[in-house]
This record gives sequence, structure tokens and C-alpha cells, in this order.
Amino acid sequence: MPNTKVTSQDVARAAGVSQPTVSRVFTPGVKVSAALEDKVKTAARELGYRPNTLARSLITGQSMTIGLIVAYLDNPFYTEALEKLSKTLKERGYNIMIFMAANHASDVDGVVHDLLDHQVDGIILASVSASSALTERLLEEAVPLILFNRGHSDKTLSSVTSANHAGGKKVAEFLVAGGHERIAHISGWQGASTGFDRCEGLKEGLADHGLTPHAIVDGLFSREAAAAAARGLFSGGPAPDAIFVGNDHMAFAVIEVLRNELGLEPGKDVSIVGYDDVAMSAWSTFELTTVRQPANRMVDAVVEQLIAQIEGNAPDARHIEIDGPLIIRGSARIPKGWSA
Amino acid sequence: MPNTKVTSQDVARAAGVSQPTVSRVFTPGVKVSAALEDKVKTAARELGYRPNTLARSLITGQSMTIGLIVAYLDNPFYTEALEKLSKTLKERGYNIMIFMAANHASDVDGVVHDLLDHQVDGIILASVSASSALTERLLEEAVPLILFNRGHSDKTLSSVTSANHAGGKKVAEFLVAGGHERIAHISGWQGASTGFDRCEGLKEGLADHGLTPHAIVDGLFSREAAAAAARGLFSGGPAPDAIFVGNDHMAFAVIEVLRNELGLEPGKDVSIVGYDDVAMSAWSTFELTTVRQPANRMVDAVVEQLIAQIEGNAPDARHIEIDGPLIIRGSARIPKGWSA
DNA sequence: ATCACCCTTGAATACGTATTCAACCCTATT
DNA sequence: AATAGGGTTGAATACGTATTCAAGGGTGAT
Repeated sequence: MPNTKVTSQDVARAAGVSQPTVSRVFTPGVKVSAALEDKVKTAARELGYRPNTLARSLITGQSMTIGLIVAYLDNPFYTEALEKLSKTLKERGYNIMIFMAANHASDVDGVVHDLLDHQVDGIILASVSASSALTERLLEEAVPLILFNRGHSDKTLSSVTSANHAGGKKVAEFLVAGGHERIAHISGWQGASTGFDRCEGLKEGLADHGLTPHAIVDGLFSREAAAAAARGLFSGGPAPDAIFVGNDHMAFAVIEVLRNELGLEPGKDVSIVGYDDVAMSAWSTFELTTVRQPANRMVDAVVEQLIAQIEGNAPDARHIEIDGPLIIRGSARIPKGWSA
Repeated sequence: MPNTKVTSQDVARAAGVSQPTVSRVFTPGVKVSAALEDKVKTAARELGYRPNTLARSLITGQSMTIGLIVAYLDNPFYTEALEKLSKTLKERGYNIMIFMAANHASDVDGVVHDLLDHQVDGIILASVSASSALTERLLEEAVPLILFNRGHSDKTLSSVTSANHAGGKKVAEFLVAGGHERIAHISGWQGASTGFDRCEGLKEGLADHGLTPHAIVDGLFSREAAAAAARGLFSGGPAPDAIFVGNDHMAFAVIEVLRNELGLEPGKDVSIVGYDDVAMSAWSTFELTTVRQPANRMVDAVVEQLIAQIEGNAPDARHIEIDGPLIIRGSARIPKGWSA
């Protein structure tokens, strides 16, 4: 019947061995004779001993903890990613210390310092960016940092994104093939590579067919801004016949404005295309045609690269782009010859 | 220009003081002469020194870290709570170590042990329950644990929930006042107090008017199960004229089945009421009448109680219930005299 | 039978900080 | 002027574990 804190010393005393022997039993990859191992393990079980991770980390220099900073948790894409990230890192033996951050660089910097104080082995920045002062500091500390779904001008930072530029281009091809002539774009925040690259891809894809966007409005990754932008597009002047929205989260708001305020039915009166393919996009209410960001593969890539950098197998930064298909549903007119 | 790890020893050497003095400068509430404090702080700044939290925790026994275990992250209510929780705990100086768990007791137990190994100061279980073996262990370790949005038969555990029983009763009053006669319930998982209490409240509220539920089906907090249950309620036999759904997350699935499969419009052909009042409930697509769970106040209560237990100010467990209003929107017929 | 060698184990130490305790100086009081 | 007292500081130690190093014991070969 154990009471308070039981240490490796206590187990050693109970098993009649030394403290280092107890430590060796609980350290994978270290040999101990079967007889002693058995004695130690039974003693440990009876006392309810479990190694103190803090003390272990202090001496090994490995906390087996990854810092995760995330914004935009109202966008379900990040919720799905977080869930997968948690599972994958746990399988690799790592724990997650999580922080929500506003998207101001100053806020992020402060949080990163908190994480560094906790001796995290690596840091994942999901949908937020880092200041250059910060990345400098990280290089000094030799703590790997990787960006998830966000690029960075500083190429010494690793990042994992979907093929945003190619994705935007795919949407252009699809909408042009569908015979649309006034293709508008409610973009993601242009201050983020994610929003910017998708927009550039769309423009390039349209240009290939001698077209230009009917209109471009920054939706700032916000439902409210996107809804306002949608209203603006249909008030005065020629209306668009298709809208590419910078992510699904905003696209849902746009669909609601069209359907419930303007009386326009997506897929019939106007075509809507999103980006992400979150679970909600498949709901019968939305049936959203969208570019899939393969969250699973993106998470796998993030974990793989981050651990490689932590273990020193890949000290050089990499910029990984993961391609995703266009998922065709009912929210946009389907060109002849394309299958849903 | 700092390079690798800089310790309090390095700062002490640079400032010409002893290591304990450096420690004192960085320990709030300890007096050091202004002259030395200044020397230490400038030396620390120049070297880029920050205290190692691990070493500090090892000696103080306070990790300033809270373990958070959460399931059902696809339900946005928990996302909203997580966001608020993160901010509130950070304001109080605590960090979060987060784990996703399947809802099996064995899974939860394993994760809790991981957390204990990390010397967390307290544990929050959001929407998962704990085995009795586990709670015993926690009492021995003297680590406070609190349940968020879930009750427990073991009354030695603190918990914060909304007033689920009263909430279910409110829905009954509302639907009866609206003149509904065949009130069905697609409940939350009956293995969870949250699902069970809301159901009991509904039944009691109906009984007050001499009514019984038209049907009760367990929706298991799952969209798929809820959708199947909705189809079942309208296939053969008299159809319900109102459905109380155990949470908003399931209610959205039910609304979709009604509207897009059965051609029934919520609020006109049949009344739908949910529970939670997540942000999505206010979307124009759903206009869901629902019982609000005040996530902010619930989170505040969780943090307050947990920290009280950690600091020993409130060693006794408490079961806090927070009342929330019925938010009337368009998905259910509004009784005469009730205002939206 | 002796020696070399490897494998197992315990003693000592390190990780980076907070805290106890004794020494010290400075001030104020008689 | 001498002493008591309070407030600062440094030396030593503790937190719980992993790791280095030396000692010990056993096995094999000559």
C-alpha cells in the first residue's frame, strides 16, 4: 500500500540492490541480469514505483515533449490535425504541451519562450508564423521548429503545407472547364503564405486560359469577413458566376449568405469551391466541392521531419508540400467529362 | 552572443555573485538588494539566461503543469472549452499537457499514469470518466483531478457540469407549452451522466404534465447514430412532432436527415431542440433552439476549483452545476407568450 | 592451475535549480 | 563606544534520476 512519493532509492532498498540498478531496469536498452531485474520489478510493483520524468529529463536533456502552438481552433481542419498529431506523437513516445496563441508575432514569441523554458525537444507552429528574432533564438538553442500549414520567408525553417499553389490552379482549371466566366475569389488572409499561394495559383490557372479573376477580396480566414465579402460581390455590378473561397470554414459562411440571404443555390445559381475538405464539407447541407488537404499525411510528414531533426538525422530544414485532389461534390457545376 | 545552454551558474560568474543569488532574483517574493538584482539582470539578459523549469519543478515539487484529457474533439463544444481553458490556465501561470483518449476506461488510465509520471499538479478529464482503480491511485498520489462535463459515482471526485437535469426539464416545459404531443428523445450516450441526466430531466418534465416520451433512442453522442435514430423515428408508426436531441452536434445531423432526406423542415413540420449552444447553432442554416452550456463559466469554475485543491485551500471535492438558459431560435415551434 | 577478459554491479557524480543555515555587515539603541 | 538585532549573501545540500568508472566475479583458453 504505497502512500506518497516512492523513488528509485526506495525500490532499491526494498529489492536489496543499488539505485543505479533500479534505474537500469527502467532504462530501455540496458542489460541487467534476469534475477535482479525480477527482484526490482516485483519490488517496484509492490511499492507502486514509476520513474520521475522530470528528473530523467534533467539528466538526459530529453524531455520527450513537443510544444504545439495553434490558432484558429474554430476551423475544424486544425481540430482534425490536432487529434491526429496527438496520436502520432504519442506513438513515437512524445507528449504535447499545447498553447493557443493569437496570431500576433509578439504573442507567439512569448509562448515559444515559455516552451523553451520547459525544455521541449521540438516545436510545431500550426497556422501561425514566427518572427525573425525568434527563429534566430531557436537556432542558438538548437531546438527544432517546424511550421504546419504555413510557409516562412526564412528558409532555415522547416514547413509542411499542402500544394497550395497547385491547388489554386486546379480550382481554376475546374471552374474554367465548367464554363464559368466571372470567377471571383474570397481569399484566405494574404499575410499568410497559405492564403497567398492559393490565390496566386488561381490567378495563374486563369491566366493560362487568358482569363483574370472577376474580383478578389481578402476573407482573412474569418467567417464574418467572408460573409461580408460575399454580400459585397452581389451588390451592384455584374455578379460572379463562381466563387473560390480560401478555405472550407469561410466557404460555409458564404454558402449561408447566398442561400439564406440572397436566395441563390450553390451548384445551380452560382458555383462555390472551398479548400481543406474538412469533415463538414461532406455534410448534405453543404456538399462542398473542395481541394483536399490530406491532414493525415501532412501530420505524418510533420512528425517525421521534426523527429528527424531532433535526433539529428536531418539537421537541414525541408519544405514539404503534399498534394491533394479536388473533391467534386454538388456545390459547383460539374464540367462535362468530369466525374463527381 | 549566447550559444548553448546557459545556467544560473554562468550568470552568477558573469555578475560576480553566487548561484543562489541568481536564483533569488528569478524567484518571485524573495528579497535581493537593488544593486545585485541589477547586476544579475543585466548579466542574465546579455547571456540570454532563462531558468530551467524542469530543474525548478524537481526541487519545488510544483510543475505548474495541468494534464488535460479529452475525447470527442469533433464536437465543437470541447474545442471552445479547450480554447478558453488554455487561456485561463495560462493567466494563472499553468501550462497544459494534452492527451486525446478513446473513451475506454483502460485507455484513460494509461494516459493518466503518463501524466502522473510528468508530475502534473492536477488533471482535468473532459468528457471522459475514470475507473475506480484510478481514482484510488490518485488519492494516494494526492494529485487533484476534476471532471469537466461529466459526473462520477465516486463522490470524492470534483466535477463541473451544466445543470443537465434542469436543462432537460426546461426543454420538456418548452415543448409541452408549444403544444407538442409526441415528443421523442435522441439521447446522449446513456453510459455518461451527461446523457443520462438530460434524459431524466426530460422525462420528469413530461411527467409533470402527465406525458411520457414518444420514444427514446440512444444517439451515443455520434452523428451517425443520431442520423440513424432519426430515420428510425420516421419509418413506420406515428411520427414524432418534436425531437429533443442530446447535444447540438447530433442535432445538426438530425436536421440534415429531416431536411435533405425526409423533406421535413425543422421549426415547421417538426420541432428540434438541442443542447450546448455551440457557435454553429446560431448559423442561419440551423437556427437551432438549444440549452446553453456556458462554456466560459464552466471553465472558470473548473480552473478555480482545481487550483483551490492544488493549493490545498479546498481539499474537499465539490460538484458544481452551472445553470444555462434555453436559447430560442427557429428550429422549434415557439409557444405563445415565449419570446425568441 | 593460472591468467586474461568480459559482463554485471555499486559507488560516486552530474543535471540545474531552490532552500536551509551560518556568517557577515550595517544600523540603531543604550 | 559597544552590543543587539535585522537584513543580505554565500556555502552546502537536496530534488530523483542517468551515467561514468572502478571493482568484482565468473568463464574460457593456454
